Amino acid sequence: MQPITSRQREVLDYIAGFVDRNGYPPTLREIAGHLKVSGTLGVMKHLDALEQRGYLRRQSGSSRGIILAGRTAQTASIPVAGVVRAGLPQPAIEDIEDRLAIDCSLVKGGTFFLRVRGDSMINAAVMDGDLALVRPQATAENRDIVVAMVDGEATLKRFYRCEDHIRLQPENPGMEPIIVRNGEGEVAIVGKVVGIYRPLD
Amino acid sequence: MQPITSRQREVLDYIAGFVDRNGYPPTLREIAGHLKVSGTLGVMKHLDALEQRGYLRRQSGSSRGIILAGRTAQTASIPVAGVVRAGLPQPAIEDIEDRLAIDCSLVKGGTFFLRVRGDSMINAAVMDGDLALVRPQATAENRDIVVAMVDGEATLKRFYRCEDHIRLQPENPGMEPIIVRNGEGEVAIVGKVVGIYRPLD
DNA sequence: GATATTGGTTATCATTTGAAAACCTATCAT
DNA sequence: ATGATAGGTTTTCAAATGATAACCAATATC
Repeated sequence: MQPITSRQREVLDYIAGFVDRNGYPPTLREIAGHLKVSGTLGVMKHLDALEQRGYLRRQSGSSRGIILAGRTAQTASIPVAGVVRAGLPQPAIEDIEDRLAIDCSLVKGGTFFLRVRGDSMINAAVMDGDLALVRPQATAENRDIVVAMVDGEATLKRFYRCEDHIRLQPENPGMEPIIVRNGEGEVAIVGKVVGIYRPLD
Repeated sequence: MQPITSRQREVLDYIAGFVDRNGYPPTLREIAGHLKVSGTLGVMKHLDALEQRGYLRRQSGSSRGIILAGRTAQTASIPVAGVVRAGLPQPAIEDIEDRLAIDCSLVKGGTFFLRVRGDSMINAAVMDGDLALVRPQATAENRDIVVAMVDGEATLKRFYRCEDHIRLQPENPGMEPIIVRNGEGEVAIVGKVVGIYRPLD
């Protein structure tokens, strides 16, 4: 990130704190009040400078339209999906059961929770009923745990790409892998599993 | 939480999504636009209803002054502890590795994360390196997974209280339970495990 | 010395926005 | 039938808010 002046840092820190305390960003005048300056032009200039250097984005014309870079919100509210339908380019999520807030360091893009059904990943310590944190993406690396669409249903499998086929391997000795040879059939990767959460209470 | 109508649910979901996308809440008119209604009074009534039922708070007179319950306030920043020391009445936590934000529906009191070491709970699908969400309490119910102090170290075990002894059962066939007869020795329960989180990225 | 850059003042203006009044229309339980 | 409740329209108003103009001053930088 490009360097900023101490005054600009002051503005940035105030905005970040304000968002934490209130859940929404301050107005120009609220910032001005904190800086103990009158008028909004000085504030505008600071915001312009911070925007140019990539520290925030502004929604012009909109009150409180300040978006801090790297923290759409410090915590994101993640939908918990019961069913995932593979629509392209973005998978549509149906049956949103609930929402959970989670740390943004774990979240990018349209991440969502998917409730795991079945025991196909039991050897990876993923149980029926767990919540899989899924980051949508159409491709995967070997050994990634992915959500893939098979027969219109979303399943969790470990992903392997070989020379002439793709293998979706369950982590359950009693279950057979799904093998799709190149050119035969299609594997729709919905996303990669980046976390597992299991409420026990 | 008190029940709300489907229309009110629609408003609440829209606000939650808006905050996620933009980092700040919508105005009354933005909500009205989404509901495809003209005028702001209908929206005001929904917000009033939602506020009365505790789903949000409003900052009157302030634009975008909507604070969702379960966000700013109800998202807690939880310490991730590397080591737990059994001090009474509250266990002290040393070596705070990090902090994670998590939904408050899962959090009460001084809840904290503890990094799991070892495979003692492998059959309960808890792996080495997982983060156990621990709610501090000195007692437990049968079959609860608890954090207990044994030889000055915190371990995860399943808790059983029988007539004349307490048994701390590992969920690992290769490990022996710890049995403490009434009057002989002491079992210090640090807390109950109310969730498991495993980052995979 | 010329000239950016940063940070500021005061004042003004057009919009955006929250709030409210007056009134309408279903639905549902008493 | 008769309210209560949820949900809505149109209109209006005052306050909050972003934007901009005209201008000032200190501090670098070339």
